[in-house]
Amino acid sequence: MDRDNKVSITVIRRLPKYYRYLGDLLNKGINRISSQELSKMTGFTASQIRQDLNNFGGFGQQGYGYNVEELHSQLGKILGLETIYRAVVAGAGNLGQAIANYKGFEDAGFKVLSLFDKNPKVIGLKIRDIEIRDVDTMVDFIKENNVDIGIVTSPRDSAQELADTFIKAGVKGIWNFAPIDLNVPEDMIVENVRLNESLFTLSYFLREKYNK
Amino acid sequence: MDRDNKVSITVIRRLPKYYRYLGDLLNKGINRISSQELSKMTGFTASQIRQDLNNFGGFGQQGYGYNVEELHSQLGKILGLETIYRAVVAGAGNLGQAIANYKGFEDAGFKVLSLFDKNPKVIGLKIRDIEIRDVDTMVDFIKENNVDIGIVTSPRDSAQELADTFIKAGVKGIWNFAPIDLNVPEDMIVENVRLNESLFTLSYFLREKYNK
DNA sequence: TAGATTGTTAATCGATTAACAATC
DNA sequence: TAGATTGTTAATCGATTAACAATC
Repeated sequence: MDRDNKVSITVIRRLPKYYRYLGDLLNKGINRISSQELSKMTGFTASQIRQDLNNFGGFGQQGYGYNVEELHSQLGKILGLETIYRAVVAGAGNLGQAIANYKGFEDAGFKVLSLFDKNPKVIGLKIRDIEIRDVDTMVDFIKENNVDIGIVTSPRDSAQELADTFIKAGVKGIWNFAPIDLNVPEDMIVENVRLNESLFTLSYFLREKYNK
Repeated sequence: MDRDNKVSITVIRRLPKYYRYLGDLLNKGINRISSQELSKMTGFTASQIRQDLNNFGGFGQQGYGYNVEELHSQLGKILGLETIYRAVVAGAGNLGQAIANYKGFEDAGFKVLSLFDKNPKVIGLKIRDIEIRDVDTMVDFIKENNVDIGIVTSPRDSAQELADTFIKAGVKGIWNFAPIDLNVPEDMIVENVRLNESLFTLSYFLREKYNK
């Protein structure tokens, strides 16, 4: 079990998939699942699933399997989905606006309080009911509103500067969409979304298959 | 070397990062780099970098290192960035529009020809100069325009149906943003962007650090 | 040539899979 | 109880790192 030993990142990144499939089962009214059945659904081996879950505790029952509702709820806790995190978006371009509207936020317990931009043309506009504010007011806003998360959707050139601002203002983590490795203090939590790398990977496999 | 043996996906996913840093060096006018220097920049070990590159050929020179321009260009070829791929976006919501406007496309050699939606309110509108068309016309459009790539930015519920349509129309690959495991023929190339899983992972580390 | 750095083999490490005793 | 399936240890596999001969 060893609840306190670091769980490997490869395990962590499988948890959301378990959580998603358990949610589906819950919606279907299924309340019991075995590692073998989960294996068929997720494509991971039953052995790996049992290993993964046992990093966090023994959620199953010999001879029975796992209770869907229980396991779903436990994974939700482990993933921190019960806590509400307060976020702001730096960069109110297309991506920033899409992110601000992103429905998946609620499921993960995130709440976008504001967008920030330096372009006077968009400052003052609202995305749904989220206001776009002047980036110069961002530090104060973050401090006054206890913002936990900064989201970087700016172009590459301004990403580091925005991250610095976030850090100065005291955020706990950064969700970064800019194609750059942000320079941050060691203990800062950064999660990157690498759209360009994903696209390059797609391109690699296309070339491999079709343009030998 | 073994240019024909399958290169592991973990290696492939590091290539874009090499490519990016080499591009930076190129812009700075630096024309020589050692695996050790690349290691400092990327955070991968020098040994790993040499191993990775040698999956595709011996690009370096003993005692010298790598020629930046040469290596950059070789990686570009390996990643298929020289080929122009024609893409369409299914789902003209915020994310679809953001994707259609995404500058990174050009770098990866992708061109978005059209967006498709079923909502009559958006059909006919243009994002920059890319028209939003009725999703019912998508198959014909793909066939007539030799579209290579379908991009799924729809909500989860319609994602599988759109993927099926893409496949029927004959695309070579799918870039999927919907939080679902698409059911596709074995040889179909699918690259997923899992925004929700990324967010869950961020949430996990926040909880781990702050809400023990 | 001497120094530097690759390409590549060998050693290590970590992650996945297999196996099975424990137990519901 | 008998059957099923977990939790967990052991075996295997693959990926990373170390080492060094080759060579520019």
